[in-house]
Amino acid sequence: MGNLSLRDTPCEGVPLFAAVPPEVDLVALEEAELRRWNEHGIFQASIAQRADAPQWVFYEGPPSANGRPGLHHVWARSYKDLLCRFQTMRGHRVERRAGWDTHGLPVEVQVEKALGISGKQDIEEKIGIAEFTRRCKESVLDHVEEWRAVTERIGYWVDLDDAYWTFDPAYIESVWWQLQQMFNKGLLYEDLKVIPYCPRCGTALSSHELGQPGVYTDETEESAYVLLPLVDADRAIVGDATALVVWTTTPWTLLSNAGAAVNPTVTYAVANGLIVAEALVASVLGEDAVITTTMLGADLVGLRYERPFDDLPVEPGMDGWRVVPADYVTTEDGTGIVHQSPAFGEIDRVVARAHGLPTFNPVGPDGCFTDAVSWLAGQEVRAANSAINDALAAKGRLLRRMDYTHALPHCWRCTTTLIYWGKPSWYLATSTVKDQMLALNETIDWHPASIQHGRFGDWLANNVDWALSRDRYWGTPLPIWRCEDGHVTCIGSRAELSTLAGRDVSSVDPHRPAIDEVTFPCPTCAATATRVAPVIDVWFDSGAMPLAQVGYPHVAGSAAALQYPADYISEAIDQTRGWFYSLLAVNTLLNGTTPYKHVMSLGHIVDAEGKKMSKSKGNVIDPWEILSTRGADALRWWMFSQGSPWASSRVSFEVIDNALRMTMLTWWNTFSFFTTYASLNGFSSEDPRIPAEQDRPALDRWILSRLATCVDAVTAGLEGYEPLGAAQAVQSLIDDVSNWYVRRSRRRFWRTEAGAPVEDSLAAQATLHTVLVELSLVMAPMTPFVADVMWRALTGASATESVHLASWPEAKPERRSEALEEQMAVTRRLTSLGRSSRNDAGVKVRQPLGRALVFLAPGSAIPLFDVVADELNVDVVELAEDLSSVLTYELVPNFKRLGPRLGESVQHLRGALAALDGAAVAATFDAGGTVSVDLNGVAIELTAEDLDLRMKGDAAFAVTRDGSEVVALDLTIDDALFERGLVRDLIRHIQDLRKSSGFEVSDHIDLVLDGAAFLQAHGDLIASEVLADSLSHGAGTGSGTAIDLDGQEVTVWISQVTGN
RNA sequence: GGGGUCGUAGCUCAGUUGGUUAGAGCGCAGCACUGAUAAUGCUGAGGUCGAAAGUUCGAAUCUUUCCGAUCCCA
Repeated sequence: MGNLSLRDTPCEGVPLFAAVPPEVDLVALEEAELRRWNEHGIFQASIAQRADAPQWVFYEGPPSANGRPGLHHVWARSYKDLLCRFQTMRGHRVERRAGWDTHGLPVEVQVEKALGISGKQDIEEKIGIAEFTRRCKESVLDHVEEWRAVTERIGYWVDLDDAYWTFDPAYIESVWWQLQQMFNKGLLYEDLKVIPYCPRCGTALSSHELGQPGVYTDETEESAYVLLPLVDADRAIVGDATALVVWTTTPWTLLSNAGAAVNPTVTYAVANGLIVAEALVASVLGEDAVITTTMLGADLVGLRYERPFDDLPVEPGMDGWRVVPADYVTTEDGTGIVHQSPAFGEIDRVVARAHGLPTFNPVGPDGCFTDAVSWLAGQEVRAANSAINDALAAKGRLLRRMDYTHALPHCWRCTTTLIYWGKPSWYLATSTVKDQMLALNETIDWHPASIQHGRFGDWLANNVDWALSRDRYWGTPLPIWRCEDGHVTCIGSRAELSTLAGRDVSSVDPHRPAIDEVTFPCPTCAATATRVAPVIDVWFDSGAMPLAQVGYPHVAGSAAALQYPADYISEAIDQTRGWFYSLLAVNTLLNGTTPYKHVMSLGHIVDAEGKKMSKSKGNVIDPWEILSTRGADALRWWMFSQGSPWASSRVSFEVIDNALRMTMLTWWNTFSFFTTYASLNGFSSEDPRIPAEQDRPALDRWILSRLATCVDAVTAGLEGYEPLGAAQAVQSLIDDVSNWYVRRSRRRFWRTEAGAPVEDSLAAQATLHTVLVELSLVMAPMTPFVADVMWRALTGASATESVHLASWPEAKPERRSEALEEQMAVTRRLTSLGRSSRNDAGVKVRQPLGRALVFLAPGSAIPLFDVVADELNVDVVELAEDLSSVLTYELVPNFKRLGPRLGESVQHLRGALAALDGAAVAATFDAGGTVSVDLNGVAIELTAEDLDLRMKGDAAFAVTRDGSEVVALDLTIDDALFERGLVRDLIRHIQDLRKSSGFEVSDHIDLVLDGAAFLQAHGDLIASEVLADSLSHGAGTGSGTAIDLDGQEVTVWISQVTGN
C-alpha cells in the first residue's frame, strides 16, 4: 500500500503544515521577527488590545546612559521583559515606558575627559558652564542610541519613543514640585556635610576618588588623651571622679568640641579620679590604676563638663559640652569616650544633630584656622596639633600625648593630606520617616526574601538624612532661592518662578547656568534672592520618577496618566541603596506610601572565573558578541534557566551554547519533526476523526498531563516572581516530549503500517501539536522570537498575528493525572533498570529476550508493561509477587512517622527489624495486619505505614535494583530468540542500505535476499519494516551487498519501486 | 573595619516546611540506536554538601564560631 493512500483528507480552509528543517539560524530568524514585529506594530498592539484590561504597573529603572550597555544590563532588561510579557498574556494592560537617567557626575567626568580638562576651575574658566552642560547633554544622547539598539535586539519591549528623560524640563519641574512639597513640610534643610576635602585644591573628593590606589598612606600625628573636667556632677553616680578622658588623633578639632559620646551599654569605671571605659582602665591609666566606682554609659549621659577651649563664642540656645549616647562607640581603642566635633566628623555630625549639640567651624576653605581662633589664625590645622597639646598641658588638661600612625587619605592630584571638613549642604530629613519606611518595607514582596530584613532592612534601620546637594553643574538645580538676609524660598515650577520674578521665565532652560540668572525680590524682605549653587543628587531624580515621568502635576493630563504604585520593578542588587532606596524614600516623604509592591533584586553577571566584569580587567563580554552569533533567545534562555536570578552568574560562550543545545535546539528539533510528518501526512488539527483527548492512548494522555503540569508550574513560577522554577518546568517537559513521547510515538507518525488505524496516528499528531502550541505560549515571555515563529507555524497565523497577542494558556486540571504521571515514571525507571541489567549482562537491546521480572514496592503505581517490554525488547514483563526465592525485603523505618513516636530508640529499630522475615511482613501488611517487633525489650506494633519495604538481594537473573524497584532479566536465549535478533540486525543493515542508496524514507523497494535460509520465516516482518513491496529469496541481478549476520553471510539487492 | 549574600560531583548549578539512597547538565568512560542521524539515547564512575561545635531521635537544610569568595558601606 502506498504512502499517499494513507494521507489524511485535509479540511477545507485549514492550511497544511509546511515542513521545517531541523537546522535553524536563530540569529537570522530573530532579525526577521524583529522586522515583522516592527512592521506590524505587534508591541503596540499587545497593549492596545488590552486598553480596558486591568493595569499591571511596571517601572523602568532609568539606566544612566553614560556608557555602552554591557551584558549585565541585558541581564536586568531580560527579567524586566519576561514578567511584562507574561502579565500581558495573562490579560493585563502593561504599559512600559523607557527612561533615561541623564544627569550626574559620571557624565560630567566623561565630558571633562573628552575636553581634556579636569576640575571645577577648568570647567568654569576654560569652558564655561553653558558649554559644559550643553556637552553633557550631547554626550548622553550619543549613548542612548547604542542602548536603544541593544534594547531592541534582545527583544525587550519598552516604549523607547515615549521615554522619559530626567533632563526634560517637564521632568525637572515635577522634581522641583516634589522637593517643594517636602520643603513645605520642613523636611528639606541646610546643614554642614562632612566630606573628605583637599585644602590646597579647594575641592571635595568623591568616594570614587578615594578608592583610587595609593590614596591611603600612613601618616604620623600627635594624638592626645585629654581631660574634660566635670561640672556639677551627681556624686551618687560618678563617685570621686573629677574628669572624663577622651582620646583624639586630631587635636586640632578640640577647638570646636561640642560634646562627648559614650556607649550606653558599656561599663565605665572611675579610677584615679578619672572616667574611662572599664575595659580600657589599664591601657589608659596604667596597670596599677585602682577602680573605685563603675557605672553604665547610660548613667553618664547628661553629665556636663568644661569645654577644652573657649575661643569660639557661645550663642544663645546652644546646649553643648555634655555626655550623649552613641551606639557606635566601642572599647577597641581610645578611652571609650569619644570627643565630638560635628564640623569635622560625619558620625559626630549625625550624633550632634540627634542630641542637639552645637556646631563650630573655625577652619576656612584653605584648611587653616580662621581669625575666630586668634592664637592659631592662619595656621594649617594639622601643623597646629603640637601647639594645641602644649596649651592643654599648660592648663593641666592633657593626660598624655603620643605619636600615632594611621592610614589617611591623600589628594590624588597634589598628594596633600585630606581633612574631613564641614561644608554647607542641603539635606532631606529621611530619618524622620525611618519608622514609616520600615513599616512600608514590611509590605513589599522581595525576591530574594532575604533582602527585606537583610541588606535593605538594615540599610533602612540605620537611616541618616539624605545629603541631597552636589556642588556640580549637570543636574537638576536645587529649586531654592535665597536673599542676602538668608530668607529661603523654594519654588515648584517655572510658572511660579515667573510670578515671583515678575516676568515670564517659563521657557528658560531649567538647567545651569540659565536658571541661575533668574532672580527675584525676596517675598519676605524684598532684597534680591538668587538661586543657591548646588544641583541635586541624581538618585533623587530617579526616585522621583513615578510622578516625574508624566510631569505631575504641571503637565496637562498628568494626573490621569499616573500609574502608581508599580506592581513590579527589577534591578541588580547594587540598587538596594540606589534606586530601591531612592524610590521608597522620595515617595515616603511625599505621600507615605510604597511606590512598588514586588521587587526582583538580581545578582551580578561575572566572568567564567567569577570576577566582576570591568573595563579595566578586560573581561567584559560585549552583548553583541553573543547576540550576533547565538541570538537573543539563547542568551535569554540561558539567563532564565541557569540558576537563581539573585545569585551571581558566570557567563561564557560555553554555558550559553550548552543551554542552547540542551533545550532550545531539542525543542526546535521536535517542532521540525512534527512539521515534517504533519506536512507529509497532510495533517490538520481540525480533522474530525481526531479522537477526544480522554480517548487517546495512555502515552498521549501522559504527555498531555505533563503539559498541564508544566503550564501550571510556569504560571506559578512567573506569578510568584520565581522564574527559575518556570524554566526548569519547561526544560523537563521538552526533555519528556523529545526523549520519551516522540521517541515512543515515532511509528505512529510514519503512517506506513497498513493495519494501523488512522485515528491512532491522528491522535499522536494532534497531541504533539497541542503540546507544541502550548509550549510556544509558555515560552513566549522567555524566548519571544522562537516562540512566535513556532506558534505562527503551528496555528497557521498570519504575519500580523503573534503569540504575544495571544492569551496565556488556561490551567486544565482535567488533563492532569498524577496517577498516570507516576505510572509513566515507574515505567521509565524500570526501563532504565532493565537497560542497566542489559548493560551488566552485555546483551544488546537488539537481541530479544524472553521475559523480565519486575518487583515493586507495595502500593506502587503499576507500570505500563507493554512499554517496558518494548523498550527492553523482551516478550513479556511479569510482575513478580513471590520474591522469597530470589529476593528479599529490607525493612526500613519510616522515620518521619516513627521518629516522633519512638524518640531516640528509633535508631535501634532498623537493627531490630533485620530479625524479621521481610517477605512475611510484606504478606502480613498486604493482608491489612500489623507486626510486632521487640525494641530493647519493648514490643512495638507497626503498621504498613510505619515501614518502608525495600527489595534487596539478587538471583540467577541479571538483576538491577534501585530502592524497592527491581528488574530481573531472564537471560536465556534460545534459537528462536537468537534468530529474531539476527532478523533485527538484517533490517538495520537494509535500512542503512536504503539510506546510502539515496532513497527517501517513503520510497518503496523491491528486495532480494540470498543466504541464511531461516530468514524466509520472517519475510513479512522484514518486508514491512523496510517498505518492501516484494521480497524474493535467491540470487538477484547485478552485484548485491554482502552482510554478515553473526557469521552467516547474506547478500542483499534492493531497487526502488517506480510508478507507484 | 562593619553589614549582606554565597561555599553541594572535575566544571556550571538545582535541592519545596529537617526524615536516613543529595539530583541535573557539561566533561570523562563504556554501550546502543541508525526513519529527528555530522543528530540522538542509554549505562557507569565521580560527593565525609567549605571546617568545627551545638540544637534534635534525625542536619546539605536550624544556631554559633572559623576559613574562603563576592557585593555594599566605611
